[in-house]
Amino acid sequence: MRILLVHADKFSFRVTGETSVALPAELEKTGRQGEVNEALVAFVAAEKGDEANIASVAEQATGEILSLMSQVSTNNVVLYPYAHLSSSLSSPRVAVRLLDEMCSRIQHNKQLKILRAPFGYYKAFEISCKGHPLSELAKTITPVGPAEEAAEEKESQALKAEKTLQSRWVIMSPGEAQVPAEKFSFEKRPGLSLLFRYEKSGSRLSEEPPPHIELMRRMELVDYEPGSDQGNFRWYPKGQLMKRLAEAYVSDLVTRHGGMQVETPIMYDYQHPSLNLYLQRFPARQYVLLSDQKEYFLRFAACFGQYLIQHDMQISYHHLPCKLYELTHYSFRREQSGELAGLKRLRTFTMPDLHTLAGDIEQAKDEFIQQTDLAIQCMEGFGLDFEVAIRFVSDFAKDHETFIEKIVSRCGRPALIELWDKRFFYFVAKLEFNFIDTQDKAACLSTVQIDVENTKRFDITYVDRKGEKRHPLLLHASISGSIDRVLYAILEAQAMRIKRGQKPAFPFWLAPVQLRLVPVSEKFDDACQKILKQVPYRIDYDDRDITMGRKIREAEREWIPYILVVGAKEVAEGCVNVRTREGAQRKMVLSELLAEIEPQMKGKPFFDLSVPKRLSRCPIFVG
RNA sequence: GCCGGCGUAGCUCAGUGGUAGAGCAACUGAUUCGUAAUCAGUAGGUCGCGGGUUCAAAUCCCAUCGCCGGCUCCA
Repeated sequence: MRILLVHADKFSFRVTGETSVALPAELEKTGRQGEVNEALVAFVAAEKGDEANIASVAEQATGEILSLMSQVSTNNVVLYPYAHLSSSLSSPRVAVRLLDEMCSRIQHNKQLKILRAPFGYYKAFEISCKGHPLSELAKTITPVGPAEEAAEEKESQALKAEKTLQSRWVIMSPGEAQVPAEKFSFEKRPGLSLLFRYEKSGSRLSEEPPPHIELMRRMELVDYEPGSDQGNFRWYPKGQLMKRLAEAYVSDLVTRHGGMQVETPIMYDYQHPSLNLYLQRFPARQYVLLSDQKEYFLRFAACFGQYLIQHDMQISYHHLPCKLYELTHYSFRREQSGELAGLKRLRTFTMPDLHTLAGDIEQAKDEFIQQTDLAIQCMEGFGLDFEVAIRFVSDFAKDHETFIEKIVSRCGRPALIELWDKRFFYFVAKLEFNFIDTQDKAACLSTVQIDVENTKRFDITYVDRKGEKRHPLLLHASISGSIDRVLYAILEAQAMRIKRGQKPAFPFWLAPVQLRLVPVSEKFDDACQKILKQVPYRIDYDDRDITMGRKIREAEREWIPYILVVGAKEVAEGCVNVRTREGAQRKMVLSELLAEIEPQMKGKPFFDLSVPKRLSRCPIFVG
């Protein structure tokens, strides 16, 4: 903070207009004008860095002011926000808090009179400086001491504690005994080896950007939005369609499993007591909104919203397991800028979030297994391969060995198991499905966890058989992981195919365009129009005046599963010539083709084409 | 957030102090085509944004924003 102190015979100000950071509530504190005779005038500018410890800065600044006031023996003080003292200003939020804090500290001495000028307004002022040796002083104040850093201290201690957490790594294969991870032979699971190394050492090398970034743009799916904050993307029609399909698919799986779908607010009161506690551990990671003097944070998961609902619900043991589900449009995490990576890690993302209340550990384990099955089914639907990691607190693992064996056998592949010597997080068991990308980096998709802490913290209860209130166990599950990240994984998986010289492809049900009609010339327009009407899938029609070679090339570059060529021969024979991703050409009657397609849509959602059917009418979104 | 690299036409990029360029895309015209790029022409630029140095800045300097990589992080 910069502070300029002037001992004046007279001082007056009046508001002349509002700046872009004006807050109406400020005027209520100060009025639009003010005047005082014989006062110490403090011009103050809050600077970047002050927010680290507002209390400390306010205390020091107040100390300077009070001591000078007694030296020049005056009882009047003017607090005047004056941005021009610094070229590195703090946020308005911090500045206002500092001024408030200074004001209330000065007011402790009832003898003193404060004249305050509003923050965020243009003001005119008049001052007559006394001109004696103490009448003009400038100070720079920086935050010291631990007072408000308590929260950050807590965090770093929490992180320190996490680092001292002892882990043991073992591999468990279906139907086999555990093997220490170092001794496991990874030949058949190179992905699992990569996951283990990734988790253990954390060192990774890569020079190239992840390939999904180029793909997401070239395919006109998603793009950066320079007009927003980093890690907030724009979705073009084809990407939005894929996202919507993926969301519908996951939501259908979860609601069919018994998840009751709800919707909760995206922002919460920073001062809400139980939320505030929850936030303490991770104070630096929220988007914070200041609205009319109140602070809100944007949710980083659907947890709170659902906790608050569950807290208010009347639940008996008859209702358990009780499942609330939300597809969070959106969750927000203000990740450090260097941590953001394309669709893999965003600041704003969409995530399915299922919370299950379970009466006892047996019920929790049973649900855990069922939700594991659901996650496997989900990954299969997306065509994604994954590596399994399961993390346990050692004591829990010891008591529930058959449970672990069961999970591993459901996953049907060797799993990396991490065992902690003590419980550090809120959970005792956590299952993860990790996707290994083109750069051998791991990204967590599906997860299921058993939480033993939060129903107490949020006072979520059910009534048991004896009529007594009890805190249930809580399962957190994200069946697919973040939807954005699912798309990242799908694109990365295709980039791997390209690298191996194979043709990339989307799962048929997710392809933004499932079939494309390519007429040999515009003479066949009538025939094409007829076909368009008979195909109940996402089909478009390349009616542009370009050569057939070009049309085929572009359809291939868009990974369209079926290319339907229509020319004189086909019209004569009443069929279409079908070119598939494999490059095969087959003459087929339309009904044959439709019969071949049908099973690929089974159990999958369908939405219509999100762009014009005629390619000649399609605008270009990227390049 | 820290360290490093990058930012020029819608896209991919060339241009290191002296008149802003190419390919693709777009537009116009010709062409009516049989399975991964038909031919010709036209138009398109505050060189990320803001300062500075210089007779002169895309080019040098400072600051800032964004992207990528590494570290960190990933409740």
